[in-house]
Amino acid sequence: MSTQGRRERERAERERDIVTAARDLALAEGWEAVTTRRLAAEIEYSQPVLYSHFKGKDAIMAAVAVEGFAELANALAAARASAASPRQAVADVAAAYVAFAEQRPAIYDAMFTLAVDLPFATQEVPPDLARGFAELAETVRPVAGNDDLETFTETFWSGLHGLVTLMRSGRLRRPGHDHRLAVLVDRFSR
Amino acid sequence: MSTQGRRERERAERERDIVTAARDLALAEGWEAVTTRRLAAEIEYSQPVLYSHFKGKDAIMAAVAVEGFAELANALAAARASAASPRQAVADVAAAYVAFAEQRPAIYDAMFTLAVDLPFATQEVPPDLARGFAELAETVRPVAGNDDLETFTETFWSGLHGLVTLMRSGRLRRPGHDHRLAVLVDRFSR
DNA sequence: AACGGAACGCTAGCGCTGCTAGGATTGCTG
DNA sequence: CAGCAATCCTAGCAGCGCTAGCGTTCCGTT
Repeated sequence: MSTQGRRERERAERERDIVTAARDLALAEGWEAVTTRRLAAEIEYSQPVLYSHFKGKDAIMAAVAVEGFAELANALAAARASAASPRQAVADVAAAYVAFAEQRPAIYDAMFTLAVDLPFATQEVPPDLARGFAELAETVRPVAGNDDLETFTETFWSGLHGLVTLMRSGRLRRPGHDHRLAVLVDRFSR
Repeated sequence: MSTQGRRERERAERERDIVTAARDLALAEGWEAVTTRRLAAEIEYSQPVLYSHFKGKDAIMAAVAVEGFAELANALAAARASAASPRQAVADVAAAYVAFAEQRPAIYDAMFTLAVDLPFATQEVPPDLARGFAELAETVRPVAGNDDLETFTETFWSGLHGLVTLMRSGRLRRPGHDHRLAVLVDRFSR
C-alpha cells in the first residue's frame, strides 16, 4: 500500500532530478554538453532510466522549457506590477524579457529556438506560456491603439525575440543593445 | 604549366560542387540531413576530401550562408528599386525579406541562426551581408526620424528576424502572419 | 628516359551521439 | 515460501564529425 506510494514519490523525485540536472548542465555548459550519458551520471542511474521517464532527449529539454515559461511569466508579471505608469511598464517588461534571455540563454533556447515538440499556437499551450503571453498582452494593451491586441502582442514579442537572438549569436554588436531596445519600445508605444 | 592550371580549376570546381550539394540537400531535407558522408557521396568523392577544402562542416555551412547573403541582398535591392514610394519601399522590402526566409528556410538558418564562425559585427563582415544591411538601412532612412540610422535598422531587422523565426518554429500561428508584418511595418514607418 | 618526391584521394577507424534489446536482480503478492 | 511483476543495468546498434596512414598517380629533375 504505502510502498507503492513511496515508489511513486521516489519516481517523481527522480524525474525532477533529471530535469534539474539537465537545466543546470545546460546553464553551465550549454545544450551541446547535455548528453544522455552525462545526465545519467549526474542522477547516478544508468542511461536507459531516462527513457522510462521521457520519450527522448527532446522531451527532457521540453520539460526544462516548461519550467522556464513559469520563470519568465513571473519575471514579466513582477516588472509590470512595479512599473510607475502603463508606458513605463512596456519598457520595464521589455527589459525584464531581455534580462531573462541574457541570464538564462540555454533555457531561453529550449523555450524559443530549439525544442519543437511543444504545443504552441494550439489549444494545449503550456499554461505558464499562456500566462507569460497574457502578461505581455496586458502590458501593451494601453499602447496597442487600433491594432488587434493578440496580433500586436505577437509582433512586439517577435521584436524582443529578434533582438535577443541576433545579439546572442553575435549578429549584433553588444553596445547599442540598450539603444535598440529603446527604439523598439518607443516605436511600439507611440 | 597548363596542367597546374587545370588542376586548380578542377579543384575550384569541386569546391563549388560541395557548396552546391550542401545547399541543395539542406533546402530539400534540412541541415540535419546534410552529413559529411552524404555530401561526399553526392560529389562522388570520399569523405576526407571535404576536409581538404573546408575546415569542417561548419565552414561548409558558412559558405552556403555567404551565398545566401548575396541572394538576400539582391532580393532586397530589387524590392526597394521597384517600390512606388519610400513608405511603400519599407513594406515591400520587409515582404521580400520574409519571403526569402520562407522560401529558403535552411539557408536562412545557416545565415542567421546556426553557423557562428562567420564574422558579423566586426570589420570583416562578408561584403554581401553588408550590402543587404545597407539596402535595409537605405530603405528605412526616410522613416527613421531622429533615431540613429544604424541602430534603427538593426532594430527593424530584429523585428523581421523575430517574426520569421518564431513563425517557422511554430511559435506563431500561420494565419495572422501578414497582419503581424503589417503591424511591424506600420510601427516602424510612423 | 628513368627516377625521387610530392601531392592526392582512398580505406579504415576513433570517440562520440541518441537510443534500445535482453537479461539479471529486486521486491511485492498470493 | 513460490511465483510473478516491476525495475534497472550491461551491452550494443547505427550514425555522427573528423583524422591517421597508406597506396597511387603525376610532376620536375637528372
